[in-house]
Amino acid sequence: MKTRIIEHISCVAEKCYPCHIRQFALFADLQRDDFKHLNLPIESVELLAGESLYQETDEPDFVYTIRSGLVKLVHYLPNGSYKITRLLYKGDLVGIEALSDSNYLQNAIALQNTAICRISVEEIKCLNHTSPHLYKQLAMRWQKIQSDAHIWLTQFTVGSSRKRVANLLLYLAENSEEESFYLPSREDVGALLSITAATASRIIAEFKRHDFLRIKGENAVINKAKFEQIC
Amino acid sequence: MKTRIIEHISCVAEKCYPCHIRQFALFADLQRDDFKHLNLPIESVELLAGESLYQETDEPDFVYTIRSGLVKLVHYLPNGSYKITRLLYKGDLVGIEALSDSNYLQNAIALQNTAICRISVEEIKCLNHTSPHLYKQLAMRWQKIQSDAHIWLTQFTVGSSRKRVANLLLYLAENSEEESFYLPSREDVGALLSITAATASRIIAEFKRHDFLRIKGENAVINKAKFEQIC
DNA sequence: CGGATCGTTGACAGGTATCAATGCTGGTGG
DNA sequence: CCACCAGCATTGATACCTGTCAACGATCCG
Repeated sequence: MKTRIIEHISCVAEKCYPCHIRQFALFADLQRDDFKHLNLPIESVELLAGESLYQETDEPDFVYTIRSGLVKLVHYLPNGSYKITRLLYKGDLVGIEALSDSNYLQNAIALQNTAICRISVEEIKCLNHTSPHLYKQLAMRWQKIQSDAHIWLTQFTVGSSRKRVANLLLYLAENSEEESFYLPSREDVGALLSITAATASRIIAEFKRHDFLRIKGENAVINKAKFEQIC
Repeated sequence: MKTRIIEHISCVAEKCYPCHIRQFALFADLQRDDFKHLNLPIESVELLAGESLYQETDEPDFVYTIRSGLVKLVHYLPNGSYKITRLLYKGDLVGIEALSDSNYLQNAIALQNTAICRISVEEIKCLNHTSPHLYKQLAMRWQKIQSDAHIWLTQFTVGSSRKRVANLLLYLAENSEEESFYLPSREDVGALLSITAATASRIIAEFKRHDFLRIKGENAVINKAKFEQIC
């Protein structure tokens, strides 16, 4: 992990409390006073596209809140290929299993340049003792994981490759704040949907030819109506 | 939901505290005193194989702890087929999303005759205020859901049908307390693995012919070594 | 015994993986 | 500035796998 610590947010009350994404983040419900209980610094990390945030084998000492960017959770398979089991967006909490004394279940890798806050697991555990406000947010995070898993299992593993790709594109479009969204590499699309990169490429190319989809560099725009029809 | 209330466990301290599966269950960490805070009755429910515990559309007012038996979580697809997104065993908590004010994500259906404790969501929320012991158990449940989802996505959606069936049989064997385990119908195997019942049947029949697998009624025994080799 | 339900199996068509060749693009160094 | 290269996307040919549809068999139950 080439973690570059950009900034030590040691005076947390000053940095976290007014943070513009705090409303989406783990500390959303904390009051100003709660921040006084924070002892360990929260550290700001920036990853370039392709860089790893943590690996399965790392000590599970931190959880991470995404401030901006996009992260994939990757599981490597015995045959050398890999499966992407989740995508994490702004406000999402990465590595939450570390709070249950579990090892990380997957490898976390940035898909785009990504800004992240690194929070010590010890710190969260302490906060949980002194302040009840965290529990609600944590429960919401767990709930989100369950509901994401539900989407993955019901949208991305069922039906023909064509339908799965269509479902994925709709998901990506709906999770983007802008009209256009980041379109993963064909290999990553394959790893998301349990199909091969060649099949993913064929299907996406077909969508382009039909003009259901327009690609500019790494970004894409879709005709949502057409895709809802396909699904 | 043909819920037959077998027994109202209103004197909870008498029934839950000495329960032989409490160590696996939601109230594992509660002390004798904590039970005094319980107001609403906990109700015992028994389902026959095939009966529904709840549907997606039911009001999410209860969570359920499985005392014995086996439950599937089912998501119905637009084309009339369905997908099984989790299996729940003794000690598992069903419908946990109700605690986050979410609707039930799936339909819960008994695969075998199943004994269940029905617990009011209101009750849990009250307990969470008065006693801190529940949080740890709840966090463990959420963690289990995440780890189950991880298994589903990495073992049951990847690779050839043959490998997926092998992975599923190993999973079923490892989650059984006995040598033999409940083998779902071919249609359910298909719904677990996103394959058709015909394909599931072919593969299971082949395993039988090779004597990797022996079936007696609804139960099966496998040669684990052979299956680990296949996976 | 008859009927319903589920499992098994065959034939075939269609979808997807595999392997490989070609095209495209962005970055690097001369 | 351009040529080259590396990495990725696209596409074709082919074989294999899986879905589909249907027939038949086994089992259970009334």
